[in-house]
Amino acid sequence: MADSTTRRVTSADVARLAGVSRATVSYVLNDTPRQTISAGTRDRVREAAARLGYSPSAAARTLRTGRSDVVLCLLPDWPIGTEVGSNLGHLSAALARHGLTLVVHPGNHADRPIAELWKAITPAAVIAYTAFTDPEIAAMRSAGVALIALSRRDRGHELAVPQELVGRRQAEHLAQAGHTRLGYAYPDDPRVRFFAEPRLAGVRAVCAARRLPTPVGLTVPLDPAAAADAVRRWQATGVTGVCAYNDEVALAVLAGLRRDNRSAPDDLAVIGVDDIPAARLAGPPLTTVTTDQAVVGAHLAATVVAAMQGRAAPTLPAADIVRVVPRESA
Amino acid sequence: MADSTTRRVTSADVARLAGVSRATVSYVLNDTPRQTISAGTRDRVREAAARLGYSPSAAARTLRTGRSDVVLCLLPDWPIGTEVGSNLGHLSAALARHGLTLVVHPGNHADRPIAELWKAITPAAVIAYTAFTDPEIAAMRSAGVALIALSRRDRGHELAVPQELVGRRQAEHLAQAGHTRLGYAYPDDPRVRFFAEPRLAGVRAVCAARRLPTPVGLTVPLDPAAAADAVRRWQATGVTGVCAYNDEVALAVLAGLRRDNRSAPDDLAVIGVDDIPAARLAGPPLTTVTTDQAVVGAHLAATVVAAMQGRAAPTLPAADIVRVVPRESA
DNA sequence: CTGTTAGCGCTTTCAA
DNA sequence: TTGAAAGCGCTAACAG
Repeated sequence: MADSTTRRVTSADVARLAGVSRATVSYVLNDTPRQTISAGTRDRVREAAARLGYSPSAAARTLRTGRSDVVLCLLPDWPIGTEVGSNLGHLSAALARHGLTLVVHPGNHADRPIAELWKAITPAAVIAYTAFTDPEIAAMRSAGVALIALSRRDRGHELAVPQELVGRRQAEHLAQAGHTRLGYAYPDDPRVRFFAEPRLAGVRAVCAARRLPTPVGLTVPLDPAAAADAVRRWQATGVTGVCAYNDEVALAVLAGLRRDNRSAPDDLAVIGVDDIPAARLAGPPLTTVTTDQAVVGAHLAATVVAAMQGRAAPTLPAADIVRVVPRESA
Repeated sequence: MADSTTRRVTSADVARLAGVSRATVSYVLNDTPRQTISAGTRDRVREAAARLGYSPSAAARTLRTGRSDVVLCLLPDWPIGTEVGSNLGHLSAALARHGLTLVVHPGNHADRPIAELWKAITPAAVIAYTAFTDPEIAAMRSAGVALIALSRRDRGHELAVPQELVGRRQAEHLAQAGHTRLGYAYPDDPRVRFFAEPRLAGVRAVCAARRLPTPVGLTVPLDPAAAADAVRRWQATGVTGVCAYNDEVALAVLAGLRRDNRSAPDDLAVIGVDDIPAARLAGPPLTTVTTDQAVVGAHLAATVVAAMQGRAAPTLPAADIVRVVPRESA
């Protein structure tokens, strides 16, 4: 049982093999601006690094520069679905293109104080769904951490714009199909309310613009019987088309309809959000609104980079990226 | 526009305020074994740390000890669903209880070579769905990184056991309901095959034990028309009950049935896996198998800790944590 | 154009 | 029981 622990390959090893100093290795591998290196040296260093399988120590670099290349993403404490998952994948890819590493932390703020986390990691930026307190925001700012807040409360609310657009698309689709009295199906979970609000605002805006009555909002639990109640209340009010917070809520409405031997779109048109896999498998197949996650991910990455450099966030070409997937329920 | 950048609070600051040396601060805050510290000193240090809002720099500690407290989780490149999401939440909480930080990295191995990632992070452990090459495994081992492989290929396959049990539960439920010819609904995505195999193996095992014919496996795309084809093939073979790879595939089978004006469980019984939110909203509500993610998360965390200490993995009380959620489809 | 050098903040022998 | 000091691997002034 020999101790098979290998010593780490350091920049000193690379320097030795290439016959240069550690500083030179650093310059070459980081393409340090305003440092010109002869082509020959550059190649020797690169080759030596490759031969040794050298990867710089993130810890040492972070310690030295005072800033890591990590972008810390704090997830909300509500259940995340497929769409957030694919979102993160795209975001990670987009950030990697900027030399940044995405680190996702599920939001169990109870287990580990949030301040401890970012002080330990010294991330280049923090993307957060949760709202921060003012002292926390100040502390992060003064530590040079760029903060991208996805909730409405904080400055920024970069995600708010597309969210409203999502609601608009739903309402427009229904209105164009001739529906005049619209309903809005709220999620049962209070934690996602702040996500639902901007979407509903979009629906309201469309109704106002078209001089239609204000949409009738109803909370729809993810349960067929409860959903059936909501459906009856809508029908009693003359509502003929419902925008649901997301596909799951929409599925609940569909289940509520089926329970009373009714069905979409004849008895009540339903449109969801997200286009989850179950949407096209529903009875009837669910019409929904989908967002191009790759574009959103790239935009979020650009926002992070801009924030790191103190520049203003780029504008998202919002109109193109959210579109209706027409199926049979509306 | 003053420069509001605040200097970081270091252990030296704490030492100064407490009137002790940096070494003492380190001893106190880490509860260093076989170092006894007087109660008075201990309190003074603790209070000073709290007053200054001190959090140790992870970078410095990692650089010094050669190992970070990060557990790196490499996600597979196939779309992750709700169940993986909640799984990660629980895992993160469980690891936090051991003083470890979960870092999830979406699996875009193209964007950033995997070796670069772990060499940069120097994680205490790596949890991976993807299979590694032998040289990679050797490199990690010799760097002292504990590897927990979730795929069957590598040693360990800690997740494989419950997976087979999931299939068993499905088959048992169907068999107890009197079904003798079983079908298995494969996912269309080849990337999740290695996850499907152990589940099917569980179904096979039950059939063999009960002297039932081998289950008829069919690939079911997430599309109603294609699923209807599969349903007709099963019915032609005399299959009366189907175990689906997961709830989405099960939903597809249900959609296929509906398309031919047939329905579960009379024409074909269907049982899924995961209990996604859409399951109880399906038509009819989907019978499925669910796993207690909190227990699995805690077990995985225990496995990580054991691996870090070179101990054997604890055994999972598997039987209790996976159970059938009976609804109407089977 | 390249090398020398001084730390970043922490842990951990060793000495007092 | 506490303190002094070395050094983890890296970057960035500054010298040459």
